[in-house]
Amino acid sequence: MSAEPSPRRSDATRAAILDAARRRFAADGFRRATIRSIAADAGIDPSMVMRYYGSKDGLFAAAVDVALDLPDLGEADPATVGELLTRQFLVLWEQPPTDEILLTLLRSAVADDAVVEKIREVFAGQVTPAVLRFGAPADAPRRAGLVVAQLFGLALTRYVLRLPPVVALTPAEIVKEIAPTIQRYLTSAG
Amino acid sequence: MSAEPSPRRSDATRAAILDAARRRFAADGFRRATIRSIAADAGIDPSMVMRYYGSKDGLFAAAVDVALDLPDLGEADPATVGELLTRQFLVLWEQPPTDEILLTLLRSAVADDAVVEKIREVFAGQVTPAVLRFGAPADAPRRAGLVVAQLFGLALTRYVLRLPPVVALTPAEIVKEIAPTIQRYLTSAG
DNA sequence: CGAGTTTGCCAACAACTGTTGGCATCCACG
DNA sequence: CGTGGATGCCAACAGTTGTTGGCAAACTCG
Repeated sequence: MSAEPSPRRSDATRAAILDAARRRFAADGFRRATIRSIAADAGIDPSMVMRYYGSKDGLFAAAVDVALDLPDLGEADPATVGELLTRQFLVLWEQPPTDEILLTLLRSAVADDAVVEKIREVFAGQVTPAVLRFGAPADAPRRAGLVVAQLFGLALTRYVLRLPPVVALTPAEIVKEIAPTIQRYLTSAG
Repeated sequence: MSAEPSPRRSDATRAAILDAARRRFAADGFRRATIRSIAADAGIDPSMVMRYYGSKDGLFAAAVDVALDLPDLGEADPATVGELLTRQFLVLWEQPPTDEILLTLLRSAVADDAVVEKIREVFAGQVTPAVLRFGAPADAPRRAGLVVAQLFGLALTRYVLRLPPVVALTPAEIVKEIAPTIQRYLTSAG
């Protein structure tokens, strides 16, 4: 994608800023994560953040701009797609680099309408189409909504609120309990 | 509860502040809702907020301080308790005054550790005990966690993110789809 | 070696935040 | 009537925020 093969001398600084920004945004959310704290974590001056990313909004966009492509469910076995989806959801939320990015998006969503809009776009553009073929097409948005409600609730209670019993669940337990629910929502009739 | 029958002349102002605060906190979250904006909505000076509520934290505590008593499930029919719980959850989230308060708590939770702690307290103090008698007592926290994950996910997608398909669901549809899930979580074995 | 660009830091600005003190005004009560 | 407290507004403070401009050092390339 990059048509410019010129490695700048400041690439290390750029990367350090982006790395610190992802951590701070994930830990504190958009508003509490200050440019000064991010710069301090990266070990550079706050003005460098402005020079390389233009503004705090630009930095946030860069920190969140990754290919959040959901797994392709196109060839999945309709009988076990609920389990597959649950497992891959856990992987996304518990492995770098998507774990911090997803946490950032969810934490920032409640305070920033722009982030809410981004989540709606991912929902309409990726989730609903992926659900399309497991039931009546006209019913896909409703089924996708139910699936997302269950999975986002898991993410909210496990990774944001950190309710102890939900944190204590092992991935295997989560799959055992929640995958059947996802399976039912995915294939339920209207 | 009030042992002081002395109606102050400023009661109307106090109520106006509290009302505006609940709306602002629900709409903007704790940090974006400023004392100045709340005072402007209430049509008074910002310093009045400080005089009557001490600080922004005091105002928030007052705005959120209502009897958030969950419905007593003690005498519910174990076979239909999932439906009962789902219905009452919808009532709490869609009727004044608890609707704005719950939205405030959820929106503020992701940015304020103190609010997260309050949610954990309600969870441990009210939700887990209510779930206790529908299965093995030692297993109650796990079942309560699963129930809350599903219900909070519904609240998050419907009232915060406002995903169109989830917003479009009628209460009857929600009960039909989600109550069986709640019922299963409530009574599932470890 | 030497001119020009890049990289980085320092200091400062303007806006906004929660918060405070002082000073009018109004009401209740003697 | 008139005194004292309650009520309200104005102005200001101190801290933090995102953001900007200028200047020194380092590097690149002729």
